[in-house]
Amino acid sequence: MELRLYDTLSREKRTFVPLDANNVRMYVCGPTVYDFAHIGNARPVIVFDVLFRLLRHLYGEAHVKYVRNITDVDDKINDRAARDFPGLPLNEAIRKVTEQTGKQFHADVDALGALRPSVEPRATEHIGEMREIIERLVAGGFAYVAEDHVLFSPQAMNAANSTLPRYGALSKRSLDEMIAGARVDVAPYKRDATDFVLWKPSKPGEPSWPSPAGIAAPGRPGWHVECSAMAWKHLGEYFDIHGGGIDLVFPHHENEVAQTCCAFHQERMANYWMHNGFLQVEGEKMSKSLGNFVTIHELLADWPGEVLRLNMLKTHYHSPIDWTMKSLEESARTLDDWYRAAADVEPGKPAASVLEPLLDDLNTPLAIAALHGLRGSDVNGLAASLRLLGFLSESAAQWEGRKQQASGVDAKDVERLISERTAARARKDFKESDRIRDELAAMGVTIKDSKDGTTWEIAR
RNA sequence: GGCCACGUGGCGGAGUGGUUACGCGCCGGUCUGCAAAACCGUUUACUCGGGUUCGAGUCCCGACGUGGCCUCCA
Repeated sequence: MELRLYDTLSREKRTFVPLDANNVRMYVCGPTVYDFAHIGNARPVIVFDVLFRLLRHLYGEAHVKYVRNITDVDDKINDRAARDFPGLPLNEAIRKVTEQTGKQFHADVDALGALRPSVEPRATEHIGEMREIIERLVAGGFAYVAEDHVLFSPQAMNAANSTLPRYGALSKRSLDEMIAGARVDVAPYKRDATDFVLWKPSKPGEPSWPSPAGIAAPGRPGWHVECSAMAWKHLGEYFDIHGGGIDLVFPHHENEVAQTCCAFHQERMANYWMHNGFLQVEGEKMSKSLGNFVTIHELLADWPGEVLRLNMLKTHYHSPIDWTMKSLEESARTLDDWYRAAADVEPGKPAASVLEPLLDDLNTPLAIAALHGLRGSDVNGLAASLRLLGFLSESAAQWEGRKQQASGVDAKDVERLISERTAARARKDFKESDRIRDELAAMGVTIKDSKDGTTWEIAR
């Protein structure tokens, strides 16, 4: 069985061959910790968690290294800190914001059934690596100092006439197009409009570190170099898979490639570039101004994390997804059924019918179709396959109990009403038994009569 | 304006040249005092217009629609 992955750089599905099968390496861009993560942020977390699990299944748990960074130095964090903790010194306020938000992020993604990555590096703990990359780039003639900034020059990279990749290869843009399409005013200290920042001076009170490249004033890193540095530290100069949202292809990933390849004289940074598609909410772009900004935290108040997870995986990771209530309800019903059927059975082996679509560029919708097939034929295989995909973390009773708890229904009341109804039915007082059934329905309780008696559950 | 994706039945959503996707819903059946739940069965599609081909949802061209990105940062 071989794994095939779609690679954004070559624009084709290719057989995955690890550089070292004993150490399969994947990097995914993680959150900037300044606010609650929204449901769009959950998509890469879930998609690459499935890939992580699949790689562990194929190569062994000890042989896969997954790195997802936490960006904890950023203007948005500074703004947030100043707003939320106006009485505190900025650096202290920033620490509060990043600690609080990072903690919340972990709570959210744990609930989504995502395994913790092997390493979760923080940008602020890798300033030394960033400085080193910047020094190398300046020494190599790929970057220059201007007004206490360090800027990377894509023009210099493309003029280097070596084995380096062409700047723009990943996002399929030429430098000419970028210049023509630029809508933003170009800072005066840039030599070319396409140059981007590696290091910039900090404003008074902002987080700052000693600057590289002989700059006297303290400064802080640009965003792109953070990921190059963290990937380098934990995965090396060249590794297997780099993932993230499709919005990151340009400029973020294009710039990462440029920095890493020029700093280490590599032809490539990662062998496979994977990007998940965007997410809309109820047919509209998610934005704070439209008022449809949905956080993972809010959704988790109404739905188990696994429902969000299933709902996300119903669509192929590369396609756009429209996040709707209706779809969530459907996902919840499906999981209810799977929990009843498979949560308490002895897991067998993950079914080939599920693995094969996953191996074909993570075709989770087709894998889910196969799960429906197993539901009727092989519940042990269903149980194992669902676990492989990160489901069934609870027992059937816990799953049902969670619904009861959320509904606020007292099981004792329900049991009492059911026995009253059973008595009414026994004396053929159907008017009374139907009244009780209606009363239970109004409480959100569904009655299930069978030859062995009456059971009940919370309706979705 | 430039570059790049996507457009399948009531809904979600696979499928890249010739066979049933699958799930939800609807409808029908079994069961039931009647229902519900459960189980069984049925139904509907490929944005539009050209082209290639014996044959296209699947390849090519164009149009329309939706979305992403366009460099100090999601």
